[in-house]
Amino acid sequence: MAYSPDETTSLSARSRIRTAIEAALTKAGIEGGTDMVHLERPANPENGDISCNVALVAAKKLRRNPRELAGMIRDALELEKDFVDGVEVAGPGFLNFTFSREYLSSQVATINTLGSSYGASDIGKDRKVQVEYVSANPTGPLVIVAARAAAVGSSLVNILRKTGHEVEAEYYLNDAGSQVRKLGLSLMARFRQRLGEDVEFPEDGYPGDYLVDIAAEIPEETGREWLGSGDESAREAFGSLALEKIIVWIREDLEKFGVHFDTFFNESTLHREGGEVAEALEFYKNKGVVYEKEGASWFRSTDFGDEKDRVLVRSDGTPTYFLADAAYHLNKFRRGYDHVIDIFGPDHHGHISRLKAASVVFGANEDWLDVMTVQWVRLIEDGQQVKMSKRGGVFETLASLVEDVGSDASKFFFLMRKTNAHLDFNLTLARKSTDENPVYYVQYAHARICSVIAFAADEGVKFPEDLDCVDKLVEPEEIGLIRHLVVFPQLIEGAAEACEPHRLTTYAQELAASFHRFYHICRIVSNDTRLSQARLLLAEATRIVLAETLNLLGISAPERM
RNA sequence: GCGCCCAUAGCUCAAUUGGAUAGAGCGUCUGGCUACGGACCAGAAGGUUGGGGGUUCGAGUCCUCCUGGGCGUACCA
Repeated sequence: MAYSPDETTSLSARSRIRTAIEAALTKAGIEGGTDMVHLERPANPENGDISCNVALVAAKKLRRNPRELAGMIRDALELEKDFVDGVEVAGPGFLNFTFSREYLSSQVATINTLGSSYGASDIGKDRKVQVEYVSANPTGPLVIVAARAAAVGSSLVNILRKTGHEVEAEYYLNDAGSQVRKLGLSLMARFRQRLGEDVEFPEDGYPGDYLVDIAAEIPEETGREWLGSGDESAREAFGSLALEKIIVWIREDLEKFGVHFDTFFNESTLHREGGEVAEALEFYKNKGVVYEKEGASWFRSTDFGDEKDRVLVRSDGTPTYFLADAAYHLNKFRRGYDHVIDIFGPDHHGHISRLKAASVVFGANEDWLDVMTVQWVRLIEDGQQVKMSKRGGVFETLASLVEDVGSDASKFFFLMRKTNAHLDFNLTLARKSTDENPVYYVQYAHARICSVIAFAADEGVKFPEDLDCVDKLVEPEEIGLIRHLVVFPQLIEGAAEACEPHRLTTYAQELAASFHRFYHICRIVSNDTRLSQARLLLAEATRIVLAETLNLLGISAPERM
């Protein structure tokens, strides 16, 4: 075998091809710079494993014939023979590289050697990144959009870690401000109703039943004591109790969903004496981006592309949500992240430009802060939209969804679509544990492999010490499957760079399909020991990649179903 | 009104950041198990990528206008 497993990931294959093309450009005297070189995987396998359009790009720049340039580059290329089978000039001037069968089969050995670290890279080396997501207001249980954000955010965190980033997952808890006030008033009303008093529920309060439940748990004596302590003090007491209870729910629900945060950041800490709220305001004033109008302090965010200026401090002296948020990002900035990714709900996309403006003022680069928006989810049951109304207190929660369809199916469905597009969540389909459900299709492939490996062991076929038997893998279904496996590292990099975890669900389905095809045509355990061992290694390599893909999505890879 | 997002097969979604013949699943139709999990596999039908212009070797992807939906447009969060 020409390649030892350690140095033959498909990434290094790509980088070697890249290097060779760059050298060939120089050798052939083609100018235009090496940043013209982009490698991609052709959609059609007939066009090889890796394709490069550099001749087309150069042709435009140099006003020359692309196919002619492609020919020149090909002639100047120096690549090891056993690595790629050949280089073809195709179509309008693509250079198509096809991996040799030896190279492909050697990758099966590589994957077996690397195990779950296959696909890992260091493109995020020395990059400290924060991902802030969910961050739903603690005024009630987490709802469906928050569940989607949780699925997306946690998967993104996994992917970034896989690519070598140092990542911190954070939840911003808005435990201060007017909503907590409303929450306190709402709970207070519920408690008084429980005592039989005929009180009107606050018009802008939180009407959900959960506050009735919390009110029911308050010892009557305690509650009466609070009510007797004066309006303001009572509101605070009820408010902080509600907050405390709800935050516990939120944390429990997220845990049950299998979503973990490194940090829960309390907004209230920003408002403390000497906190970032006061500091940020001072900072902005010194920068000259604040002005006074009608008794309030305004941030000149229009200078930074926002559509209008924003209030920082109201005329009654209280800071706005925006000032707190700006202060929060000042805090993040000081923590030294190279990159901060905020995942916002659909109702917050208006904040993006002003928050970016706020960040730039305290010295962040334009691209320091990235804001992704997670769009709405519609729940569809039997073809009908499930009606939800937070205001009316009727809504599907993350907890009830997990209870209903399970966290694996929920996450998979949330991660099937691009995050900034609306999503129709088919509850009826997600509930099914049949072949119609894509989650089961993928998990089934994993379970099937585990079962075959166990069967093989019973039949006396074990994993070989010497991995050279992989050169027995020559059937089209075998090669097709390997081609899918080899793409994995590049897929992960792409998903990390584009912040698009949904690419993995598509991949998982394709890989599972490719395995099932192979399994159907190629008998794994047979009389031919070496062939059996080779196919066992291929099955195991597939299992490794499937398990890792599911793992990055936050979904379990069951050995039995 | 203005700003941002979305529109792709009957339905739900992809499409490698501008690439080659736009792909999967579900649904519909046809076929396939005496051996490793049939929760599977093979095949068929299904498209003017919402519409019109433009940019170039090349557009679902970029620019522009239009249509239809969502969100935002607070001294709420």
